Amino acid sequence: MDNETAAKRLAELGHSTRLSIFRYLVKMGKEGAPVGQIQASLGVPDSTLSHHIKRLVSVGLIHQVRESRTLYCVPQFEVLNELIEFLMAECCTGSSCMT
Amino acid sequence: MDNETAAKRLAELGHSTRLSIFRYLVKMGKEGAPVGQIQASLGVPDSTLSHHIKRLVSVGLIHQVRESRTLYCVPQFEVLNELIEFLMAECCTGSSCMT
DNA sequence: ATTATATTTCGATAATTTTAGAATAATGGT
DNA sequence: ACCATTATTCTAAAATTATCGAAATATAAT
Repeated sequence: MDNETAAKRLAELGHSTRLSIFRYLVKMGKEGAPVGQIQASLGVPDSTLSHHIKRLVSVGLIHQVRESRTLYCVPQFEVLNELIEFLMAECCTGSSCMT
Repeated sequence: MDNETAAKRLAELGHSTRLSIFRYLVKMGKEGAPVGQIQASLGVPDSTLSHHIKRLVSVGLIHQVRESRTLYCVPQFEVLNELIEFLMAECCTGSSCMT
């Protein structure tokens, strides 16, 4: 993951509503949750919620899978893990920390 | 860490210049680096750099320690770790992932 | 076909963020 | 005191983001 991509992903997580959405999905696990369930859970207006979900999708932090009328939002754990690793990358390699 | 605080911190990391600054400091380890060294390394104009550093300081991701004329920026690893833990908190507790 | 459910798009306003030049401040060496 | 170094503040314009009601779209059940 490059700096630009990581920054975009972090920026999307850096909004309290979007962070709540993402954390809710993390909590729900690998199957994620339908938009409607997130709506009921967080109480965000439909259009606002849709906007934020779209942004999370746009940077790959979640995927969406349709199952008839229900649209599931699925957290991408692998992307999250890569992001976390990126934050710690090369930690202390430029210093004498480790000695 | 609460949702609001975490979102603010992630938002500060969610900017490519600030992310570069922070990662540079992570690389430099627990002693951090002087503002001037960051400037020389990243090539960001003084005023812009100062602005971004101020924001990182404002959310606790880095601290500053003066040593005569030189102002060291020190990454707060503990805050970073708490932030990362927060992102994974309660992972899958609302699902049957683990069974 | 009609109705119900689920979600998105549009649109307009308000608020915040980003950028960097110029001016200012703080520190220490000579 | 003076000068060089280090870093911050001021300022203002440009760009981006947030919000949500209302209208529109898509899908499936009756």
